[in-house]
Amino acid sequence: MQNKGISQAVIGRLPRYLRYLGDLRENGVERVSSQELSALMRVTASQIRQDFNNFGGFGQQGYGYNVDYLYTEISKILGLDHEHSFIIIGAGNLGRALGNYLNFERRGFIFKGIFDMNPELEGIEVRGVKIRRIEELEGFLKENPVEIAVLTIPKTGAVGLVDMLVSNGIRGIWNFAHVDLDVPKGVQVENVHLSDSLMKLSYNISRYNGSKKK
Amino acid sequence: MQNKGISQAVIGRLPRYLRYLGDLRENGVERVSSQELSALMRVTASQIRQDFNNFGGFGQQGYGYNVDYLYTEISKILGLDHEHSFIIIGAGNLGRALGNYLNFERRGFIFKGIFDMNPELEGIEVRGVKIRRIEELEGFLKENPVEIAVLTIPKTGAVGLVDMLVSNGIRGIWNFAHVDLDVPKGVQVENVHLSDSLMKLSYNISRYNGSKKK
DNA sequence: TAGATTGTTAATCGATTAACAATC
DNA sequence: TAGATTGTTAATCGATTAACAATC
Repeated sequence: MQNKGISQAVIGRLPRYLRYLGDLRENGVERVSSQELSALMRVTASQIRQDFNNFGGFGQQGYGYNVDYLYTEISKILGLDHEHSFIIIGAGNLGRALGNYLNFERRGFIFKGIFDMNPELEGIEVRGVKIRRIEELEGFLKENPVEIAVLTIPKTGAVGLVDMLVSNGIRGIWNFAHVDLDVPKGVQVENVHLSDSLMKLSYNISRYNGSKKK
Repeated sequence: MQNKGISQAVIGRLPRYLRYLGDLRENGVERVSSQELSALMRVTASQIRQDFNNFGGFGQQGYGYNVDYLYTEISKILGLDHEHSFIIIGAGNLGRALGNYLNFERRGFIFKGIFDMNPELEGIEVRGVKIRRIEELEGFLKENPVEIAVLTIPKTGAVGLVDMLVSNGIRGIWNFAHVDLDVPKGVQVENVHLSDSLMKLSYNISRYNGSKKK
């Protein structure tokens, strides 16, 4: 599997393919053609074949794709064939909600710790993991290598933490703080800007209620 | 303000412009050129001018853009100049986290109700709003018109609710359920698929740790 | 006026779709 | 073998960037 220069547009579609393939697999479907998947997912069959071919041929002429095999291969591409440790920084509502979300564990994302500035939260358990004080974070990372940091703190705090996280081995930041983070090359940031998403929804509603134009 | 056929790529960038303009405004900056904004935001000045010009000229030759005016105009485009009511369906960790998030209110998104299947949650307050049973939802909507439904329930429940929501006046769905929703034309869906986002991060980390290719 | 910077057209780049030869 | 469907090249479409005339 070589993956030089695959565009993020393609990568962004892989989780959705995985979801549909997982459903098919659960329903006992063994093979699927790009045509069938196209009808199901409402994307062109051409795009499906192009997307898969970025990673080498997963199908077979005259047959289509083996669901189970394709599912496994896409999982591997997405790095879901091995575990990823993560910590959550910010034990507010959102941080605790993410800590409690069991499906991440099912995908191999292992919840290692949760930290907060507020000393009153110390010791409260989130899915079996005790909230620690933010002061302990750096020491914790030195003792326990962690791959991913989930930032669910206000933006002011987030920016100041990045350098420390990176120099203590964090490879990826799942950023819920409403700010653009500056990280060195080789460290990945995936942003989830909820308010941006809500604004897009607001735009689309307003546009439709107003001028009715598509 | 006419907005026929603006691409979602452009719309997706507007909230980020708004954020930077808000910061500039707070710092007392009165005018900004596309060149300055370009350096700040790390997008091309050309893109900035093209984006803004989709909605008519906001700037002035030789001067640039008035920060305050531009901020206001983009707010209007995004529909942030009027209020939007919303309810949350699913009072689990994520639903309650979103209910508690104060910044939405600041943007004009008004929290009207929160519903859950679990009768044990009934009456618990989330930011002053009592959790209601899902059975009350339809009646509630008939009494209280609501624009946006936030779906923070498992996917099985989500699909079955959509028709009822739409026929009771819901105009937009902010969908956190991990499923693609089918809605009639004129109803907007904005998906937040957290696990998809996490998989993208996983891909980018794995790619980098592995073959090192950019 | 001269300088600055937009608005806008033209050029480029990348992503999507169509077409079809290869092959199971 | 004949039929089906991929892998892949070519065509199209859309989005981004560059260039520059218009104008404040």
